[in-house]
Amino acid sequence: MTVRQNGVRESILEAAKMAFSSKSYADVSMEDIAKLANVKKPLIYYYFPSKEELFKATWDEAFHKLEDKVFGISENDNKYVRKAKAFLRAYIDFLRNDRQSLRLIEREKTRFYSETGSSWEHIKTEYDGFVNRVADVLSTEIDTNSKEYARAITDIVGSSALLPEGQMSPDTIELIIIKGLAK
Amino acid sequence: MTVRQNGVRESILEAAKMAFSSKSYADVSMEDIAKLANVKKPLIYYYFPSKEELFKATWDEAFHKLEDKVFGISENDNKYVRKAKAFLRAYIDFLRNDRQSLRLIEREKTRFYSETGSSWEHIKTEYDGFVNRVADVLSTEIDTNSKEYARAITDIVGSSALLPEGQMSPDTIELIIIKGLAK
DNA sequence: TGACTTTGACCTTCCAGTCAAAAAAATGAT
DNA sequence: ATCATTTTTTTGACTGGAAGGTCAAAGTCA
Repeated sequence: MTVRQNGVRESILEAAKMAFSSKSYADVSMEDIAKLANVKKPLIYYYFPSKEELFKATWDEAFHKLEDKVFGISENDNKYVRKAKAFLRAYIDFLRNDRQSLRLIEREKTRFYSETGSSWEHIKTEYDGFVNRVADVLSTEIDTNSKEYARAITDIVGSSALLPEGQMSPDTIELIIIKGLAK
Repeated sequence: MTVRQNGVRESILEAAKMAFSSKSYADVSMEDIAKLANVKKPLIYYYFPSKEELFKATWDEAFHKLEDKVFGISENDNKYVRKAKAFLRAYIDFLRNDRQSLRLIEREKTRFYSETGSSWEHIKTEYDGFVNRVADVLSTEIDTNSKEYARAITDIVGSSALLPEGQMSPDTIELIIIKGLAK
């Protein structure tokens, strides 16, 4: 029965995302991922050349989804506070719907920053680019050093992803952040 | 030469703290720690029964320093905002002076929350206790669910510890947080 | 001499990654 | 359609290395 002509690759990515978002990179074994994906380990190597590359692919997917969501804010939202709020709402909305992705991003971003070797440059550049774009959005009317401010905001909101599910509601987070920006 | 009659145990703890604050638990090997402490690996096992116990000892030390600092706030500081501000200043002060400890705490707290087995209960209980005490401090005049609020605050401030040094100044963080509480 | 401290050599387990061979799909000739 | 052939997908069995942990012997100090 041709139930699915089935993206095996996709189900591996899905399993990897699940694994990497609940444990850290080193704590996840290829065996774990294989089990989650209902697949034998060597098959993973058929689709991805290494654990590192699988991780990057996983991270990339999660990250691009986040970017799309956050920068989907309409450009004619010009007032600073409104922009910031819209940005945060998008972020929080993402958190609400894809907590797994955000968790993965937040957990691992500090790791690859300490990673050396040009193979990680791409991912670092991408993350920096994200922060810079946030800075652009916020810099319209803000006086403070907007780059630092942008990082602060992404980190503040991002930190919520690390909380165990159910310990703090997205609403509470939203309340706190928005309050912080409303001045 | 008896240069130091030297707490070997202490220098191992010191090395462990350095290692665990720059890499995650699984990424740090006993060999790494041994090298940092200028000691051979088996000696570590003379002072600590296992990697896990060494980690816990390290974490405990970092954590207790943080607690001491944060709860050193004078009790007769009664007004909510002043209390909160004092609390945050203590936290930030700690961050400024012992970024390593805070980084370790922030990096690993999510890990041991997913750890099972009663051997981790102690450390979980301790961290929960910390959050509860923060809640107590804040609950004097605040209406919101103070437990959640406390966790939010510790997480918001804590997230700053994960930033690579020099990317965002403690002052910037302070500004943002205080602004968030000043309402 | 005897207690404490330190170490080299070794064991075991776990895990990323390989490989050759089996299983399934696709292709194509009759 | 049917079966042989080739290509793609999947797996069992294995390897090499890294890392946690052990232990008996060596060094140190009283």
